Amino acid sequence: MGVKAQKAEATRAMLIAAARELFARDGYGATGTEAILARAGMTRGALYHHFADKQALFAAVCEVLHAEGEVVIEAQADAAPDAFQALIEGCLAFLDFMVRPEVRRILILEAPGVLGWDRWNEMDRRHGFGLLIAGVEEAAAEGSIAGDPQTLAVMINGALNYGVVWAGQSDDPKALRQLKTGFVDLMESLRL
Amino acid sequence: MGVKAQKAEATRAMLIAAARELFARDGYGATGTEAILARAGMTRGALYHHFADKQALFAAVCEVLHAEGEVVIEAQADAAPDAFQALIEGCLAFLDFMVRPEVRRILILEAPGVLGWDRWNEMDRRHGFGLLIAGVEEAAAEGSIAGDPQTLAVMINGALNYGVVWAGQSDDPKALRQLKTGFVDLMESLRL
DNA sequence: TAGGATACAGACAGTCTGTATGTCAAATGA
DNA sequence: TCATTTGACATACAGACTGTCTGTATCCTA
Repeated sequence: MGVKAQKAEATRAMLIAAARELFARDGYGATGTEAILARAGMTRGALYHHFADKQALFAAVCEVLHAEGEVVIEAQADAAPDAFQALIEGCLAFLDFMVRPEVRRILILEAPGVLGWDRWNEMDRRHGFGLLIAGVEEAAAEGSIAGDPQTLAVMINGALNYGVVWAGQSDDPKALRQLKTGFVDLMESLRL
Repeated sequence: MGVKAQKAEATRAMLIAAARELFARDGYGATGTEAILARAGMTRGALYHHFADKQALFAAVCEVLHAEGEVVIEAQADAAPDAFQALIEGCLAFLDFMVRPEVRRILILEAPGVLGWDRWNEMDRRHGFGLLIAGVEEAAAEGSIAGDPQTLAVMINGALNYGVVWAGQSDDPKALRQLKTGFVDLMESLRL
């Protein structure tokens, strides 16, 4: 990669980083592109050269966050002894990652409305939700749980997504711990 | 109520009805106030006389939808013989109500981002989620289920909200039925 | 090294939201 | 009943914001 492409990639990363902070702090609608550009130290030309529109920039931010989450989830799940434990550990890592205000707001609260369900779901399927489906299927193949893996994965994903926002927004500092134990209890009751 | 107040209430309802259709069809961001006003057959003065801003109009639409849902959920739950069955029936009614594209998009996909978590959660708590918490608590008091009712209600709410969007958006027409049976199975596995 | 392509700057136009002012009808009170 | 006030809505306008368009400098390539 030549020096020009490197600089271009750097500005692209700067734009994403600046947008990530402001979207997390003020929300998508209340964040003007001018504020992002000022923070990144460049002008409109750069933004619309690298991204089709403001929504595409938001999508790029989401991709970065998803990729970060995927790493920690896989790491924690892979350390488990069996598929059922891997499923639980992966979900707990998901909660730890998603509970951060920045991630919560962008990926769970804003993304569905900004990107629309189809794009949001497609993106989630390529990352955390995809891991979850695979995890449930493996636990089912192992014989640890029964029922349709797809449906079960959907319900678990919903419970985790909503639960982590609930826990993160709660003023009770031990809400996340309660959610985790509640989730583990729920999974244990599903165990065959 | 005088004739003037009646007319005012009628225009307010017209604005909400027009906004409801357009928000459901095009989304909050892509729906201009001018389009809403044209559909309702009035001008900006009416809108900003009755509502503080566009967000307040959206909130009013959400209140109407929530109120409609609450009615059918309570009706179906009250017909059940015990608290555990009432909880399940209420949730199934919730799914039937929420699966409609209009409700899905406005209340689940857009509302969290538009209103913010606090306002969204506060509203949900006054309607469907409030019923759910009460239902879980009664089932726990009855001795049908164990665990912290609050945490359990949070996870169920998340599973239902996400699940119903999944089912509704799916091209598989029997996705909703799969979700329902999956949910009932899940609840049965929690039964003491 | 000449020519083209890429990355970005800066100005501009269209659109949208919210406000401020004006107007008319209904309510109120003497 | 009539004057006055209040509420409901219309209309024009200002500010802000997004996306586009043209210009320019730098890098790559033949």
